[in-house]
Amino acid sequence: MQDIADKLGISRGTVSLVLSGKAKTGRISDEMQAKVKKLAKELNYHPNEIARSLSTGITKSIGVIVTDISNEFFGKMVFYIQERAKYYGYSVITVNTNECLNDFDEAITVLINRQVDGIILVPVEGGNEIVKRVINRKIPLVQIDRFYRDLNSNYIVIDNYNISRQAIEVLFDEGKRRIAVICYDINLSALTERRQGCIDVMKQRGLFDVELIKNIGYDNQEKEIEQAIKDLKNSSNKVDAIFFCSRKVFLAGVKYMVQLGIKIPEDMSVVCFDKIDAFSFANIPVTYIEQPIQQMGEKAIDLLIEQLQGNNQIKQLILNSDIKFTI
Amino acid sequence: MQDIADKLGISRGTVSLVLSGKAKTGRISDEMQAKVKKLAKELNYHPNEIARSLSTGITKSIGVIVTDISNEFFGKMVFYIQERAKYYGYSVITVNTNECLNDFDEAITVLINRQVDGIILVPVEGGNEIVKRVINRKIPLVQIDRFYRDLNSNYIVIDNYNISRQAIEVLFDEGKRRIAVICYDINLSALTERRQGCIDVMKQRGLFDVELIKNIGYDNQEKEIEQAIKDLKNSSNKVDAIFFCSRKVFLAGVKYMVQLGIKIPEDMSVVCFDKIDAFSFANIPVTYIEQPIQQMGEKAIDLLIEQLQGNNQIKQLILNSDIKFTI
DNA sequence: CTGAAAGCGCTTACAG
DNA sequence: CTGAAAGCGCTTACAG
Repeated sequence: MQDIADKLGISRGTVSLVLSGKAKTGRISDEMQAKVKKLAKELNYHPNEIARSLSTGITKSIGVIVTDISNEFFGKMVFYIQERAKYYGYSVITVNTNECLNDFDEAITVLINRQVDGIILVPVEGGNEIVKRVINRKIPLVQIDRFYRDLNSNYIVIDNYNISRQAIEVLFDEGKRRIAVICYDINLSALTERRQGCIDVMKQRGLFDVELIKNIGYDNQEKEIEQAIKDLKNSSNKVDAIFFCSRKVFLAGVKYMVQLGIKIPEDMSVVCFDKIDAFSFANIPVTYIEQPIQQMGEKAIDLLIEQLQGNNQIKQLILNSDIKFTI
Repeated sequence: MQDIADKLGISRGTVSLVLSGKAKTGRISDEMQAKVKKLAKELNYHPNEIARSLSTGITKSIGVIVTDISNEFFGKMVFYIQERAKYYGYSVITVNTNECLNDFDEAITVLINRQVDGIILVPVEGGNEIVKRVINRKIPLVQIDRFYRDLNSNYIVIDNYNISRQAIEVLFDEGKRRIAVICYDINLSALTERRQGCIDVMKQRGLFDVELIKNIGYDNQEKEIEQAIKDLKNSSNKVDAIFFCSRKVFLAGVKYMVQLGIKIPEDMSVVCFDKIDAFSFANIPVTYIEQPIQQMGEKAIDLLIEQLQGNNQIKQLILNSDIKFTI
């Protein structure tokens, strides 16, 4: 910039005004503008956004914290977030937590230190106080997929409780009576609601049996899911359906069902919370819940942008999901 | 920082030395260090990394440009990149190109302007000159999954040509003679090699028929893949296998095969370039190529870190992939 | 219409 | 062992 100013015999301020598109405000002459732009291109000038950020206090970047971007559910969510962020001129810094509180804490710290303009995050169990640091600093925030009940902040989630109830009702209508639920042992909205939705219907129908509820730890999920499937297979009272609380749990669970020779749907029916691309050719009947992932991602950015523009009204959105069938 | 300095009656420089862990260099007394750290915690001090970056010229961030993070192949790749980057203290800014040159150009510009310390990118066709901007600025760079032949720069890819040949050989050994190839029409390493590997084997075996090679445009892939499947089904000379060049092409292709009533493997066998989780329960026989995604992602960061540490030797790695079978 | 100057929050030689 | 000062590359009132 100094270079351009020197060669043109003008001041850095003038160059800045032209290059940052504030030429009218600065009332710079058209010819000067043209000269500056031409030389900038010639010199292959790239504005240093870091310097600009320090000066303006705006980084035009947002942080996104998800459980695991290699999980296609989050992959899609982040994709839509990124594309919409790009549209608004924002860059996205993504961090994975793997459901680990320590990673979550570090992610928040990194994002605060990097002065992101806003944060979209998938809560991790026990992270309430950590997120308060964000709120206290008045950094715009949107919780996505889950939310902390004790935090009066923005979120965008789906109708976990009701759709889970509906899924169980479907199984009931199909004649299933011993319905198992395999769900993470995470005590956070979304997961608790999915679990509770199932349990409540079963209780109302007089089908509830605590042995049918399998809680899985995230860190050792493969092994625990395998064990859960074995237990269900060996249940003295035949189990005739399994509700899986997420795509990862479903993928592992069905893998072990196949390995253990459990036939779908002859031996047991299955419900998957989330749609999997391969359903289109996997030759098994699955009742699945299709979430409005694109809408969630895009809306999350929209909520953030609103806040960035000074709208401090808290918004808590609950989107509808759908029950679908593969075959 | 000024605040801390004032309250303690010392200078900002001293505070900076303590907080950035350079206390020994500055030979600050232990008690002073303790005081500073204590107060920083009390005041909930978060260092402004933007200011630090401007001062040091290091942002501790890297840019990652992929085709589409919602594609599980790239999702996994980015996951391993992010986790390893985190380990080294780097943040990751991810951008999708959707194979669009304009998006690629913008992504590079954004990353340069944000002063990222290095870039890992999946090339887009025709982006050679764009990437030269990165090289000219001496920004450490690693190409991943594909690379530009005319750019003497770092890359990490797999043995696309040979593994594709092997896959076709497998089909040949199974007695397949009319083998179709559905591949993107992208003229870049990886894709061209996969296509050529197939073609070369077919030519050597005297099986080649240009009608069997279907080139698909990325932007309208669903429709074009559907049409390709239809054409292959209606081929006067029965087609008995299809090689799909990527997971997305496979997913779409097999979906339409099912829709059109093509039985796998009775009517046609299939090869998928990439492993899909659902293979573990999808009840169809698939020959697939398993790529060392984790190794690619982690190695990419390692190559970048090496360059960041001043090692300017160009490294071009070709990793081995494997042929596997679902059933 | 344009220039000079202060400031963003850090780091880092340099002087003491 | 510590302080004062310059500098990173921008932006933006302010003065003319």
